[in-house]
Amino acid sequence: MANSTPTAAEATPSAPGHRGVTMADVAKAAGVSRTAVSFVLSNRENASISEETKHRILEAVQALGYRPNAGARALASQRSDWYGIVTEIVTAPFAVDIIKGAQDQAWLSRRFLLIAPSDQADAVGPNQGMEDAAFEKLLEQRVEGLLYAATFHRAVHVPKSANEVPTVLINCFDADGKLPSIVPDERAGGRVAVERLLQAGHSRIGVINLDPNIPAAIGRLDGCREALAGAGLELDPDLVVPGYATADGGYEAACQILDKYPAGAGRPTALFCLNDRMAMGAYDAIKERGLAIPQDIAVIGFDNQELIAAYLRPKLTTVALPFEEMGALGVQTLASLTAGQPITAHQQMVDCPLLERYSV
Amino acid sequence: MANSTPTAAEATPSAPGHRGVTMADVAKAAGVSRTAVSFVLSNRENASISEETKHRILEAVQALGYRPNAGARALASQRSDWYGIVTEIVTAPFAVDIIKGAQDQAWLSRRFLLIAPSDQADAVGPNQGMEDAAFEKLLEQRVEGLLYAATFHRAVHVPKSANEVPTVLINCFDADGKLPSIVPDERAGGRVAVERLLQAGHSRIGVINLDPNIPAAIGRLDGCREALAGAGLELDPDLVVPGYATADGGYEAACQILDKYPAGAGRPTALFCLNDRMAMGAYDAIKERGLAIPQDIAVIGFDNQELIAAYLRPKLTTVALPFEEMGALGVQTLASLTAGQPITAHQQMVDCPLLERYSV
DNA sequence: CTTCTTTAGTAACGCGCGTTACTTCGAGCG
DNA sequence: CGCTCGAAGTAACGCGCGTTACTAAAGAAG
Repeated sequence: MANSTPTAAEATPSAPGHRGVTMADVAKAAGVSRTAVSFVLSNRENASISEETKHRILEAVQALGYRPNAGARALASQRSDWYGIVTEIVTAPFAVDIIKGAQDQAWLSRRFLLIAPSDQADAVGPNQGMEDAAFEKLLEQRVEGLLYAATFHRAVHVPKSANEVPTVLINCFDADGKLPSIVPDERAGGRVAVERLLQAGHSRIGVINLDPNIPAAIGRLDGCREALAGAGLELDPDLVVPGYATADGGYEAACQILDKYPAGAGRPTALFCLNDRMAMGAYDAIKERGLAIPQDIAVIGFDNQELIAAYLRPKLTTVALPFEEMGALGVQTLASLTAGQPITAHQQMVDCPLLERYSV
Repeated sequence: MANSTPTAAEATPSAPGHRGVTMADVAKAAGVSRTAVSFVLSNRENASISEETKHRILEAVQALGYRPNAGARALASQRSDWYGIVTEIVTAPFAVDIIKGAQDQAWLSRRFLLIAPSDQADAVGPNQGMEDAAFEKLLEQRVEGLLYAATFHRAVHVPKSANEVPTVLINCFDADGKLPSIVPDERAGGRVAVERLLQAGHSRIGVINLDPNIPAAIGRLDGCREALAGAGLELDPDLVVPGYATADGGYEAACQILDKYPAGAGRPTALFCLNDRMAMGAYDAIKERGLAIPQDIAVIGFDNQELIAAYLRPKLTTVALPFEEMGALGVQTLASLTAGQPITAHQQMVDCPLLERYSV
């Protein structure tokens, strides 16, 4: 009576449509118990299975093409080996780099990254619907940790469901200061950019700024000031022109600077553009005036948007945002959190390396 | 004796680290059986649960913050609601658009997209390790269908494990002709591009070609010829210059064309660049010669790489590759396959829309 | 020979849930 | 009053696997 199961067990393997080979099948083929198979496949230390049996089991695994069922494993072992990442995959040409970094790092530690889309630019807005749903869906998959990646460096509010598992923010930080975050070191980036210009002999440097209130602008400009101070110089406020963060914006800002100062008479010999798109526009303004890059005017950008920086003529020297590194570090941080280490609310900053090309 | 479980059940909810609220918890809170909860949550048609009880259960769900366990559900129901997509997320600035399209479409049908990276450019090579592993991992998650997306339109060999579940190729096609695939209609794209130029009054059109052997070049050039033929013209082979698929390549090719023919004396009045990067280089060549776009020379591109096309000055008129649409169509196709419809080996072509900007 | 230890393995439970078969109860009907 | 039948709900099995507790056999020690 207790063994009404055997008959059922015999029926199951050939169930229509269900092609999965299970451990039980392997066990039967190898003439052992399912437990033995499980022991062998999970490389249990103190399992006493003879070499011979082990071999037999592994052969059966091969022969049958057994593939473990990740879901069942997760259910039984109470751990999923999955992390989730929420990001706006659309609007962010580089969100993909964060994903790439995270994905690779996850892959290294045999973990899987579930990617959920979040279709809106700002998480602070009222219609967090999509984003909440994304978190919700990921939690339903029982991810062990969450990553939230923003498209540009900023403060965000994270849905409270994020508190149920360890969560790490990438390229943004928690407005409430609770969650650990990973951001680019904008200030250091701004510093190396301007130091590079100084080193090339430029002392009068024009700056095409972004919206001065965003973290990127604040940090990069600070770094710029630091670099100048290091050389005993000061930032001339007249040389800092705000621009829309587009090629057109950069073009106009560059025109302003170039036309304000005649050649020689105080015209800057170098332009620090706070992003590459604006640098792209600046190129046009410079070329239009018959000036050569970098001979007459050096240009340095920020962001390293490959599609722009590597294809401008001359190729643009710029400071790279370390998206891949941030993604990887995010996963690492998550791993240590899920391993039980305490949450450090502190922000981790990642270096922005200078990419030398030909515009300086 | 049979009920040694209750004690265990009481211990479990407060088990350390395990925060999951289960159906059993909800059932207990609502004073019903777990089955009733299941019935209500899955909206069973012919379940006889009174409105009142249903209400009570839903309230308990809310109160406890119950969240279904997707893994367990998949295990029990033998269906996962997951699709997998394998793609090189790295080298492809637009693979992300395919993912986006697929992701959104999947989301619509309440499905989840598992993304696995494949770190190599060519699937035909010897070291398919990564790619095979990606497929393998996805199958371990018991995905119900697979998508494989290539970074550029080409023939691929797909690991045979892909045969275990329905598989659809995106932006590529099966070298063995077995799997259904979704590709851009390069020919129609080439046609509309050139038709646009013809319509603008150009009859002498230079073409900056890609590697003439890839499907993109073949199709686009064919389309070009069709358009010309439609206007009673023929493609002048002297005006077709191959270029490396980069800005530099486009620059050199454009120089060749422009310098070969003096103004007026047979110089083409329009350039059809088979990709946007080359168009970017062509812009430089044209501007260098003091010519204006589009007044002196019109330029039309292909690919619609936003970062380039939308930021060039003037903004580039180009033909878009329908990545998002292909991704979405991929998921739709997969859905019909998993729903049991027969595999149509035929290729589905997606239109490449013309994007009017200011370079024509 | 008995007892203890080690080796080699196995039976059985439970993870959270979908699902089928069954029970219970009250209303309606003859 | 006995019977049927639908409404409302429940017990119990199994999905594939990790894991714990147990057993059976083969030496080793006394």
